[in-house]
Amino acid sequence: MSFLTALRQYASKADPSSLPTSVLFTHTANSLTIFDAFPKATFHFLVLPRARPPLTVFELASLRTLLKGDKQRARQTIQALAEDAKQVRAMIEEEMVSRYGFKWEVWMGFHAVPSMEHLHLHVISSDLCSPSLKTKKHYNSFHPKLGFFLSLDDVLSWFDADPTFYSTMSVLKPTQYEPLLKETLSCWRCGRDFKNMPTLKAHLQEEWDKEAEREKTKAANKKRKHGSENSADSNSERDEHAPKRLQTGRPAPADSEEID
DNA sequence: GTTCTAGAAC
DNA sequence: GTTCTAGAAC
Repeated sequence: MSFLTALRQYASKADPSSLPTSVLFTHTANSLTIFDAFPKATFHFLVLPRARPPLTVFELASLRTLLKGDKQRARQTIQALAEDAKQVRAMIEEEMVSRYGFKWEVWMGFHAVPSMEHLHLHVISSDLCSPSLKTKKHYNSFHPKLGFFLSLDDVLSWFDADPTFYSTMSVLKPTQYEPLLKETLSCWRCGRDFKNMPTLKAHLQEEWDKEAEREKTKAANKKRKHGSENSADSNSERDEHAPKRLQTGRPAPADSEEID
């Protein structure tokens, strides 16, 4: 199966539960959520609107095609995606707490210029620490301040803005956004610039480690203040048992080939 | 989207 | 000499 149409195939399934468990995370009447095949952070999912009447695969091809069509239908489609994405985010946060002892930001948004067909909302943890995050393009496509990653809330706000603003933003012209992917690598947290990916990745890991330290200390202090000292050491590794399948290290594909 | 690899950067 | 990027092929 070609990567170009894989998402569309998933979204067109009458019964999403027939998809391999290595692909499908959850589904609702309106959406299905899949594991990103090449997660760019510890947690990374794609929420796809299902192609069900009156929605067609054509208008769901991308954010651009959806916004070009009927405005109210576009708004409802994205609002429905948002509802389901919030549920996914809640599950991620539960897993963050149970597995890491604290929770951190989860971003929800669209790439201004997608590389796969069929609208997909990224739900991704802000650590951006992952072996699959390899190139400048990968990193810049999720940088929350660069402009290529369009946050869900921003996109929803377009519907309530001046109609001319909505029209302008809806164009989503590739030539306007693609140059952003080539911009200098800079840390989204501290703004520091980096010459190459290996040094940026080492820095992102350090930033996340620092955040983990801060958050765990905060949690420990809160516990002390409230006088309950009985719980387990929050710094301990708790890796062993069955990483819940929600985690990025998802189960091996059940059948031979992974579908991209 | 990824993989592969030539040649740029160090 | 090694590391890293970026363009072609898929």
